[in-house]
Amino acid sequence: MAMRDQLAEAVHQATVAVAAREGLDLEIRADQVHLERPANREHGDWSTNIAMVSAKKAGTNPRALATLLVAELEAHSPDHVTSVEIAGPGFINFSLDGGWLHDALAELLTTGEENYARPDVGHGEKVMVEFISANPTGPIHVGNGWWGSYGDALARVLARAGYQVTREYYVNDTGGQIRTLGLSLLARRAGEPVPEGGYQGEYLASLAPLYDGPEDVTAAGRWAAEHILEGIKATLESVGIVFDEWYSQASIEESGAVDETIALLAEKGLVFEQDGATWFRATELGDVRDRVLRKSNGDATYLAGDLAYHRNKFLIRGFDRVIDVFGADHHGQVASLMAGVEALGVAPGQLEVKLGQMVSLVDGDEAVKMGKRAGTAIDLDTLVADIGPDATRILSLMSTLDQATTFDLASVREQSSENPVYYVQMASARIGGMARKAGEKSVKRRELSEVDLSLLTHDRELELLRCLEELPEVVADAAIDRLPTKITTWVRRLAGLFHGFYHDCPILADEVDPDLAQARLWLVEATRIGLAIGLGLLGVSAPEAM
RNA sequence: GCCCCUGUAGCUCAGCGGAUAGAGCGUCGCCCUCCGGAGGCGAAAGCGCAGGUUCGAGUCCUGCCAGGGGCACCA
Repeated sequence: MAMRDQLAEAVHQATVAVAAREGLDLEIRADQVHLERPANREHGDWSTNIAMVSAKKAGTNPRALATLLVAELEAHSPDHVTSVEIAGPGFINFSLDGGWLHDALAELLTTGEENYARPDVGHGEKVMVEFISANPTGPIHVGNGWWGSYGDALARVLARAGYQVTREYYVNDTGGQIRTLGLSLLARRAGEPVPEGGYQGEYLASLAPLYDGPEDVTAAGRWAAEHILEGIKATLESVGIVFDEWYSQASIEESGAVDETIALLAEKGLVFEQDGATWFRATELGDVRDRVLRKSNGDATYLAGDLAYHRNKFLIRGFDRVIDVFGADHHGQVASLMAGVEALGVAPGQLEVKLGQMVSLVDGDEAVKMGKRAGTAIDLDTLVADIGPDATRILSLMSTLDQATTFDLASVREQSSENPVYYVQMASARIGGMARKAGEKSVKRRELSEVDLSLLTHDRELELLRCLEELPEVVADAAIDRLPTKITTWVRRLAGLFHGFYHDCPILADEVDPDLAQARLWLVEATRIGLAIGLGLLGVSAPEAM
């Protein structure tokens, strides 16, 4: 059992015993016991605030309650606990001997890369993460890459945390924009100027001569969209983003699902006709205005298709939960989507919408404007060619989705050695280098059962162990909070601790005690596993050499 | 005007309601007969403002100020 759980159980037992003996109101479940690792080592290895949060209800004061609990805990403390003390306003601090960390190390090593840090917080819940879903009217830009990294890493984290995950890209391959795309393509093919409001991008110019279909704007548009989508797919694969499904909007419309969805809303009295259009009474469900579902020209609106699509996700395909990742520029559609989905009978909360704030780039002193509207968006392809896929992924996962970020291309490119990705990958490469060196020296790891891990007592070793021991909880927190960024933070911390260990704790040097070297070799292996898991969740490679 | 996000070190960003707020870059000092110095050690430097909730607030709530994004029969 994990140390945290052992301590939580012990604290729980202590509250039960004290409550019974003193007649205090102290009802609390073991999984409600809050335990944390104090930042300051003088406060012990673990700490609980239970006396402070329970004192008022129990009709006593924190320190008095803590005193009772500590007496109980001293009599019945888990293995490795060396002292239980009251500190500050009523914290109960546990100090442990190093054995708990050696146990944790053995646990990690026997569990292995495949199975370590797989906290089951999802309980097999079927969740879809829909992300990117950029219109196939042009190459995807850096913002898409940023939000895409988020969606992909979130999917990886959720999968590791016990969710059954599907990654989906919704392809907007229908409607007016496809006709516009077709119009632009045909104009390009005929050597005519692209009409106003059309797509001016160079990618269409190179695509146009390849089109040998009819002079039909829809046919031409679909053809172009398909080709552009292939490019998008290739770009995404280059940064390790792969989808389970590419779901076609046209297929939704052609299936009649849009009409069915509108009919369903109509049954609930939420649809009306006005000015030749069909409207959704979204204001009934908290939206700021009513919304058009079918335009007066007969086309379904994006919203109508999106509602049919979400009905399909929840009610047809049976996802328990859907997480949509959009750019902040799509904020305006969230309220009506939420209203519509609720009207279709999906419980609020089953649909989560994550909005990625804008990403801006600077190149040295020069600002690089983003956004399709400005027409100066940087293609993701261009960025990846510039700084590489690993740097792209880790940079995009260093800040949270909510934070509008700016980053300097020049600092990543020209001073590439200063790039954070190298700091982390250097740790991985050093481990690889050490393995090669060990091979040269014919040093082999002995069986774990024959190695004395308790020889690991150096501060550098213990700090590294503490970090590795936290990974399962970090994965759980990242999944629950939908914050893959927490993995990035952890990986960087692990890399930093490894560099310190590497600096101060030689293994293959001549004067090192062979038994200690063996224990250290296993600690290195554990670090390798931790890095592999962490970087794997981020979609960043863990190179054995650089 | 309304809605969403953000304001933490000179810059770019982390930070589970906990006890002395972290990292990278930049600045200033150290450490290479040592398994990869793309490293390590140290220094200076910070929570926009004002209230509130709480035993405890960078974190939660309200207001203000500032920045970004959104308010279509476009997607």
